[in-house]
Amino acid sequence: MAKSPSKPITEHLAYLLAQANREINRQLDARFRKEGVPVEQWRILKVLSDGKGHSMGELAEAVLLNHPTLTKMVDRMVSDALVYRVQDADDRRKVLMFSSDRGKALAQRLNSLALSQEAFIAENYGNKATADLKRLLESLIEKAN
Amino acid sequence: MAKSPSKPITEHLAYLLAQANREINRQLDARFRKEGVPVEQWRILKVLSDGKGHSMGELAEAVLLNHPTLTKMVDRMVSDALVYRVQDADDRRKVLMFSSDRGKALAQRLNSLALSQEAFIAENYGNKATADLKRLLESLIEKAN
DNA sequence: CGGGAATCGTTGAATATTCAATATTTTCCA
DNA sequence: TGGAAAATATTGAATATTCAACGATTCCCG
Repeated sequence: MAKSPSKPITEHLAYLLAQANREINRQLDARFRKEGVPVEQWRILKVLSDGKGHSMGELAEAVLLNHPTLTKMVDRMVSDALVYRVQDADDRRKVLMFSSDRGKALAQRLNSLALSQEAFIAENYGNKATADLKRLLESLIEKAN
Repeated sequence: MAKSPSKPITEHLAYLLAQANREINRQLDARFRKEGVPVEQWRILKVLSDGKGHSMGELAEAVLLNHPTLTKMVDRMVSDALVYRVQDADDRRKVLMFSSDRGKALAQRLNSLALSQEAFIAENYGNKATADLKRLLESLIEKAN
């Protein structure tokens, strides 16, 4: 009796997610190339664009980075004068992050690029498919927590 | 006139994909913990489980890793006697990768863990939603190439 | 109140990934 | 055929990420 072939990797949800994520991220990175900014920094600037201070913990969660990774990325962004730290007066363990004017300006340029990517996807992939996919992903994320 | 708030990051497809991927990958990693093997090595072992030799190029594409990253991961796996290299006789620029018996045995254990994750997801998230999501991801990946 | 436990962020060392350059082999065409 | 160009994989240096440990602050409860 022949050995049963195992389910191909391309049928695993985990693999499909990784593949789709990699591809979309690459395309976004390509668009960001001219600004020389990695996708993670766009996320950070975007989250900070509400003008409110966000603690490192909040931010790490929101931008999908581990604490130490975020700390070091923020160090670089501080060097580039995109963001700055303020100690939280109410809880001095915390550090509140803010976006500088330079950071806000960059965020706007990156937002344009990201929106143009979204438009491109919606066009080539279809509005309905895009909306359905987003909805399913949101629901998966919610269930997975 | 108030500054128009930009579209929240949680509504970007790129972000939703990154978030879902991160979450699902974490859960899979947690299951693999007891074998002490990262998800990428599962992918490699799985692709090699057809018994045919796969070149590094093919493999890199299939397992979603850059060439140099794959080379170094394979180095580790060779040290662990999970895979081995054979120079391709037909094209001596190429290296063909094979899984060892040890690698095959590990692959089977990892497959079980991965399948059990799939089952868990299908159960909590719904069979239809899971199938729909996979279909949409496949189609996105296809379009994005 | 006092002090142990929990929370928050950072650091340094270990590990992993990436970029550019390289070596080898094959392909192609002048 | 000969030799330039392309394809394949690896290497080393630079960079980035992760893990475990730490320091500082706050919380909680006896």
